[in-house]
Amino acid sequence: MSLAIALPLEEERGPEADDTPRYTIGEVVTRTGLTAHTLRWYERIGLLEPPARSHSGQRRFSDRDVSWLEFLSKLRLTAMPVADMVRYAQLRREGEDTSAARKALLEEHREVLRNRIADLQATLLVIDCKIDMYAERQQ
Amino acid sequence: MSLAIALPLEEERGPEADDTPRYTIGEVVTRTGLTAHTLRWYERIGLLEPPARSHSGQRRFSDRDVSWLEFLSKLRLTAMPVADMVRYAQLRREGEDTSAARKALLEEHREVLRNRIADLQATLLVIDCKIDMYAERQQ
DNA sequence: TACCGACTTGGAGTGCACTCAAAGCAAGCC
DNA sequence: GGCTTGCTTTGAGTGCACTCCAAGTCGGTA
Repeated sequence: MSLAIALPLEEERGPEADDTPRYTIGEVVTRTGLTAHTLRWYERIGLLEPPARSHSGQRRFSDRDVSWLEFLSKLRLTAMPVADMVRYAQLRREGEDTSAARKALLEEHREVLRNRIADLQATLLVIDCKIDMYAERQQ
Repeated sequence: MSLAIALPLEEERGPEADDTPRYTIGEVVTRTGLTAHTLRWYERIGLLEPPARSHSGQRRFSDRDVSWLEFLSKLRLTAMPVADMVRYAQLRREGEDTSAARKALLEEHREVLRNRIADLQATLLVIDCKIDMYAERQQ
């Protein structure tokens, strides 16, 4: 609300945090690899704050929106459930007070991720071994 | 059909390849972590050869069945599509001639897996970085 | 002025991988 | 015999994450 709160938020966002409405949905599609459908759907479920609109009602996304979407895409790549991402987005909207909760959420996901990497690597070994078996049998 | 074909198959299967019908569906549930529903469904879609039956018509799975299911579970853990696993299972049923195709299928999946591990590790770095950011801000 | 392509909406549809319901059978135990 | 537990079947239902549809508006170019 006050400048005292607004300032740290500004810092948090970093250099990519420009709020100027710039990009059409089509440009964001190109930049993020998400579809226009998915962008609207993300907005509807609260994963994305409703972006600015042009005078004719078309969405105009900012750099801040785009970098948030890029972060979301990375999380999706790790199969984080959309519901968890919504939770994170909600906390983010609620401001500075929730940063401990957000940190906890990320730490939890980091654990999940580390375990999954370990699982994948273990399975990779099994597959390597099967492939070797087939290779030996061939000659 | 002939012994000349049966022998290499026997070798391929290794020590875990006992075909004796042993385990009820409940026991296989405990051993594999899959549900009974899922086991029946796997059978229906051709992922699992129809197992032996008791005199009263109940399924009796062999060690061979169980180790195949354990392998399938590992593949599922890596999010291999069920359709691909069905393809692999089909090739396996068709016998020795398909081992090159099976090898190719596994090699393809290995590539997918390697890429995914790399993606996850990259995202892990991003998350680490975010967590550090929250940590610094807290004190 | 005509046209094209990009954009808008809400609600319905899709594909995947299960997951469950309902109704019934069989075995083991008191 | 009665009860419980575990199994059987087919077909329908679920949850997730999109994905598409229809019908319309808007901006820019020829």
